[in-house]
Amino acid sequence: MPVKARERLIQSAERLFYADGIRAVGLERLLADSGVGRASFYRHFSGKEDLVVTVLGAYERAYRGWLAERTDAWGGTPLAAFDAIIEHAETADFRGCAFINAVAEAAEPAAEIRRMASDHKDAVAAYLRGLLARSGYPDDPDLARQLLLLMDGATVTELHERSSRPARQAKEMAEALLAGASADGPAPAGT
Amino acid sequence: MPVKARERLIQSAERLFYADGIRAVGLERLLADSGVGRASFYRHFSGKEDLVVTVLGAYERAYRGWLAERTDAWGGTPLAAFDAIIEHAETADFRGCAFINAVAEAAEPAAEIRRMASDHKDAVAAYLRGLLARSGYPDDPDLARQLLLLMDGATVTELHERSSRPARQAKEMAEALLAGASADGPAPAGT
DNA sequence: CCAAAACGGAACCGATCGGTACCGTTCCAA
DNA sequence: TTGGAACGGTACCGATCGGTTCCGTTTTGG
Repeated sequence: MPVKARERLIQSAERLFYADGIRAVGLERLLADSGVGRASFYRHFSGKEDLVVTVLGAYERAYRGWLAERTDAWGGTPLAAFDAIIEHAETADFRGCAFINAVAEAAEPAAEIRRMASDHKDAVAAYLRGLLARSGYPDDPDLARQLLLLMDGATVTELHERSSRPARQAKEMAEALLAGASADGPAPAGT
Repeated sequence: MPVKARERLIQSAERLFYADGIRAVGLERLLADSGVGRASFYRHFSGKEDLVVTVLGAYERAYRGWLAERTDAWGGTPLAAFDAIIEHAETADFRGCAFINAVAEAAEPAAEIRRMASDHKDAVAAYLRGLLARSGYPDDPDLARQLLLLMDGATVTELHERSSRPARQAKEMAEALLAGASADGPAPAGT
């Protein structure tokens, strides 16, 4: 069975929204890119807003899966998460964090998008907290938030500089941060 | 002499672009808000793109002036810059960094906007470097970049959380960072 | 004082926006 | 095999996009 219309729409939207921004991508282009008829689009989504929410939800799941996979590949430590974002920044189609971009271009209310972005950041913070625990760091929610702030700071800076330098810099800062944290609790070398 | 049309356009655009995003603000609304005639707009600007560049330039100067003023008010130290962004995050119409938002919503090329954003970040980094020097920290360009990364990370996180918590967290991280830096060079308590 | 510049308002342009309705075809399962 | 769901294509809709042109008024400097 070929890929269904709904799935093609989500895939096209995920790519185009991320590359050019949500507002910049019209339905016309979306339909042409996905090869889906205009009517079919409205059979699957109540409107563009509905598609946007769906796509951000799909991105959320995909990003968390990607982060976990690449972090594991780099050793599964908190610092490995920074190796993951370093290589992410070096991909050709890197355009930062979809949620940061979505909130940045969303108009004042945009309650739904902001809520999804907030949930996404909470989820990543929870994941980082798990990484910290697995590596034997003290269970400090603030520490995970600090790592997340470093990651987000690197992500937005990379968009301006078009390099992975900020991610590498953030990793250095994380190393110092973790070195300090381990002094206040269990040793970083867990198990 | 009342405020000229060009100045009113820039002021309206600065406010509306920052609040709702650049793409979200059409000429119609700009003209209505500024009270400028459609023809007058094109007498002063070659088009919307021209206005966008002009507005970002004005924002750049305004932001640097604001940052210097508030940082001085908080003591003129590198850490005072974080006090400035803390109070910035607590203003009612806070919408993050105009350059970060502009780059986030800009489509793939957007060379001019990205260049302006890059220059802006360089300028802020240079300013932070000056603050570090004035406070007796070792002259390390990387240190200024690290502080900027913390500031930017806080700024984007504040947009999601709608609080100044990230800025306060970033300040704590900056304190630790500076404490470590002063150990490698002159004492932080400069003349 | 008066001419020229600056201005606000409106009519208009083609293009595109998000969204609706109807068409004929393709696909798939009962 | 056949009926119905899913589909792609197209013609529309009103609204708005950025941009151009003209006209009448207001402002201002020589």
